Amino acid sequence: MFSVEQLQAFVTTVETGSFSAAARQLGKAQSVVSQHIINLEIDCNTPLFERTGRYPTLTAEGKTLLPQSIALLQQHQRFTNSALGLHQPIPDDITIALDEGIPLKTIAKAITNLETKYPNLSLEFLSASSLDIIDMLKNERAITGIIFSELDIPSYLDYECLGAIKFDLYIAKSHPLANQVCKNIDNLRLHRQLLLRSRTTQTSSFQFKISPDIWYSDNYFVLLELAIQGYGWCLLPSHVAFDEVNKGSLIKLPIEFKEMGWMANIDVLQHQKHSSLEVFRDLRTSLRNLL
Amino acid sequence: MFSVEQLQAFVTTVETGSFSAAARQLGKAQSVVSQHIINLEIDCNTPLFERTGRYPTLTAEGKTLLPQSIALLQQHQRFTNSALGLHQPIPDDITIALDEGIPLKTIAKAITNLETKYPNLSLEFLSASSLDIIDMLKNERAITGIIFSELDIPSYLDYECLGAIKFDLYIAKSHPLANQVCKNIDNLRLHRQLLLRSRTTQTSSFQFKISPDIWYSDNYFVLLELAIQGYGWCLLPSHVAFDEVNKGSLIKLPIEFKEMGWMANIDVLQHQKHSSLEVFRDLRTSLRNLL
DNA sequence: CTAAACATATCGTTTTTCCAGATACTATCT
DNA sequence: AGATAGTATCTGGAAAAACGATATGTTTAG
Repeated sequence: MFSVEQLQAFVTTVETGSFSAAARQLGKAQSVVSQHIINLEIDCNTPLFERTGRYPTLTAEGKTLLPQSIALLQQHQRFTNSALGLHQPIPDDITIALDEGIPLKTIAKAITNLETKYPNLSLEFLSASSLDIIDMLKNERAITGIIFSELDIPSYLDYECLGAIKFDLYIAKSHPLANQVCKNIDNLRLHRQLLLRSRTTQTSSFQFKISPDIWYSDNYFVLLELAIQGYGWCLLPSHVAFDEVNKGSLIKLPIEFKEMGWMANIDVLQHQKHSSLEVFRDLRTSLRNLL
Repeated sequence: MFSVEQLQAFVTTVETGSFSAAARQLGKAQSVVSQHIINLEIDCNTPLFERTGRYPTLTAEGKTLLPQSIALLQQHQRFTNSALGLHQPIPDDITIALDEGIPLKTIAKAITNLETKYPNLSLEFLSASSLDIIDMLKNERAITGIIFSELDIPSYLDYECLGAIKFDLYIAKSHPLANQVCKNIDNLRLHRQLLLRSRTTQTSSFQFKISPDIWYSDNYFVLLELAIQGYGWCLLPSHVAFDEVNKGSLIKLPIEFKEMGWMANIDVLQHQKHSSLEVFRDLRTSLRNLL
């Protein structure tokens, strides 16, 4: 029966590159890590590392078992976090961090459902980029985050999908593209694109670069303003553009290549410590019912 | 740091109802289980059981942590099975067990892709009910199973969804229902339904009882025959009814209440021991591409 | 080519943990 | 009240974990 410590030694060794480094990181003696790996190899009845060179390298079997080990350790961490959360006091003020592209109005509706059950609850809303939100959850500046699905979410955060919202192409009325129906994506390449990019220069997975000529901003409303002033075309959540379309300063570009029906998934994020608290389960349920 | 043994003691206690019974099942002394639970409670900083009565009962905290523990143990089992599978020889004959309602023709097509990569592979196909298939996977009579998604699959089996197939209503031409368009489900209630039920009397989750008058069979082709002879209406996979519809002995009943667009998901099942073998990964990929 | 720097495996010793059995105590049923 | 089944605690002995020291191997740089 292999133990959690063995798996930890295994995974840390892969991460750090050597038994010694793993031992340093885990705060144990080098011989301990060495023994753990050897025992794990005995249990699995197969070598996990190739020990020819100076640094151990994974064998094929090791590569197969690595993801399993990581999954097991993550589950372990999850258990620890749940146990930690058991005696957390029920919060009476909750901070929700929202990605800037997410419609606050819709979210706010979900809250009214909560009010009847938790009358003393006080709420705070923060707007930020997805990466900043993950940071806020880490250092507990916020307790719940709502973001567009990003690929790498830290393992101590639980997430669930709430649904999807639609993105459309918007453009100023005066823009040359506004008078034609866009038959294919190549039309778009001929004009400047306005694109979202967070402060850390990491573009979101669903923000495609289409045109070779791109201006960036880290904020949807800046993009909106640039589009209004005719600096280019832009992919925006419909609720962001709604008012300006009504005013007539912006128009939605009809597209014929519908295979890119730009939809973005929205996730709700929560530290595992807080995931099982009833307030948050209720909050997530209301959110899911809305979208 | 809590150990796998502690969690095993915890979960087994919940399953068996007492520390003593858990100890018997795990083949340990009673004091060992008792200590494991106590240590786990110390680690989690909360009591997991109420010890007033004769038998321990879960506290609220225990109820929260139970599913986490089960998940961790299942992941542990999964790891063990993967490790076991590492030195399994690459099989040169593969037995695939199919649910009777699943189109063999389609499945067979997937195999031709494999033949080029594994020319020496010999295949065997068995037809059985979903429950029997799970049994065959357990005692290794079959190595891969393809069934309609059932709710409870044993934890040592890996499963993935391949897709869905459509079910339609079929009926003999001479049957009174055949001359009318079915406006709502109540029409169906007035006539006998022919329904699939496995030998163990457990109906599948997607086999709805609609009519109060039902005849059962454990085999789609018996149902088909009964329907042909006019004994009632029947929900069948379209490929089962196809030939008889062409011959004119059976007709597809048009329905207007489309909200029950009877679709059944199809899963491929595999013992975790074999999941990571390349042949099976390839097999599953081909299957998924077909549906 | 050699020495320095860094890694790993193994050994002996100490410390800790684990396990089983004995025992005392408690709840439940008859 | 007694029989039965269950739990917590204590014990000694066995097992295992951790550590530090050491021998040995690999890589890099002079």
